[in-house]
Amino acid sequence: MKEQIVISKATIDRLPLYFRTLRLAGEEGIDIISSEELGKRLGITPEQIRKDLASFGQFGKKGVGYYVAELKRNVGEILGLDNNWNIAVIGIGHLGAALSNYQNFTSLGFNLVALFDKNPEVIGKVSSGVKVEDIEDLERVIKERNVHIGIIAVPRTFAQGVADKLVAAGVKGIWNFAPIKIKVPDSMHIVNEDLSVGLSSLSYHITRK
Amino acid sequence: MKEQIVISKATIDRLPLYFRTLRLAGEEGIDIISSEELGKRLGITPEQIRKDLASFGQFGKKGVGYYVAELKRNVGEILGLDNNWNIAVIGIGHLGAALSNYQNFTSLGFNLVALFDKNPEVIGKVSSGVKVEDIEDLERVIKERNVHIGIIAVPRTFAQGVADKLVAAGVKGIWNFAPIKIKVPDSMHIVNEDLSVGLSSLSYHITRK
DNA sequence: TAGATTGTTAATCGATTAACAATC
DNA sequence: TAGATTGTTAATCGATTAACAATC
Repeated sequence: MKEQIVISKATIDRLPLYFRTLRLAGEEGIDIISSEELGKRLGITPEQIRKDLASFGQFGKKGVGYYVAELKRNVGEILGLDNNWNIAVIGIGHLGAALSNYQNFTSLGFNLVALFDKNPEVIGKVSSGVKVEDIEDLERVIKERNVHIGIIAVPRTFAQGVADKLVAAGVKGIWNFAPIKIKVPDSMHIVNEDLSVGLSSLSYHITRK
Repeated sequence: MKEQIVISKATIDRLPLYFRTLRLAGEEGIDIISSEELGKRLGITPEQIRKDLASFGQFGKKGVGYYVAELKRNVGEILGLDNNWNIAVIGIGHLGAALSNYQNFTSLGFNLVALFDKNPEVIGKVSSGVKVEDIEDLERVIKERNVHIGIIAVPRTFAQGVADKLVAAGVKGIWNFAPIKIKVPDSMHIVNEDLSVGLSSLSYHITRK
């Protein structure tokens, strides 16, 4: 019986932080880094970092540390960033426009290939070098441009409808910014980014000071 | 010896979801809701919801359920949303502009009272009814307008400097969108909103399909 | 009363921390 | 070799799930 290794969500959510810190360290000219130093930069214990990394393989050298360039490449591959996923943003309001301009996505290897809106005044405009398409053409354009990830930035009431279209068009994953629980088939991956959670939890903590 | 009850971070992060769902249920005209129904709407088990709520008090009626309006008010108070915190956004680029326009914050009871940027072309412009101030005046304006929460939306390299100024000006909490670990005194509350984590973890999952 | 549903305790599950052998 | 640091196992801690008495 083959052992099924399940990686915890917490571990996966830390990998992007490791990736970014490794990139910064590389830019600083650092060749080798210890879990101690990585931990110091991230506010994470060295034990935690070693455990996280060890669940994917042996990337370090005992008594030495981790080779920055090599570990960065490995973590990038684990995250699948080398797949250069094609992404599309649906809903080019303030948030959608901000997301389509977000430099960090490009620097992580994601390609913005399509934008959609239903407002005629927005359709046809260019943002981040990509022309805004009519949301009516979503399915066709998504297929033509081989979009892997759809980013939902429409108002709450339209989010489920957009998600359904994205699923029908065959995207592999959805990143949802609308404050609503979206229903998708079990096979579809969806990440909910609920901005009001962070602000509310901050409110909770400062209330108790 | 007084028992010190610590509420888990996971519980606190679910409270805003309860709050929103209760508000929506109220708008639908629902007066009483069970943990079963709440759970169905949120994709959370009823047991989890009852446990979360019970850690703050007895809000329900056995055999009946929860009164929507009452529970919503209670959860809002727990989160401190009734404090009507004053918020300010620093860095009015695409993301900062989107955040200052985000309707959900207003509807949660937060007041946008100040915007800051260092670009002379942006200073003086009005966004969401608030004039953009010179970041040089940050400390003075923050104090004058009694800003409780500072939202950092500047590029990574400037984020620590802005955070230091916010701390000096006496804000109670910081909501940070810059992709960097910011150092603040232990007494300061900070929530890091790292947008690339969500997208990267989506990449991880679709890579393994 | 009978049925429904909460609040709470106990059991389980999962994640983090501690410790240390392996080894560069 | 001696010192440093990883990878891994064991111990602890914390969060979720299950079960059920209390009670509306």
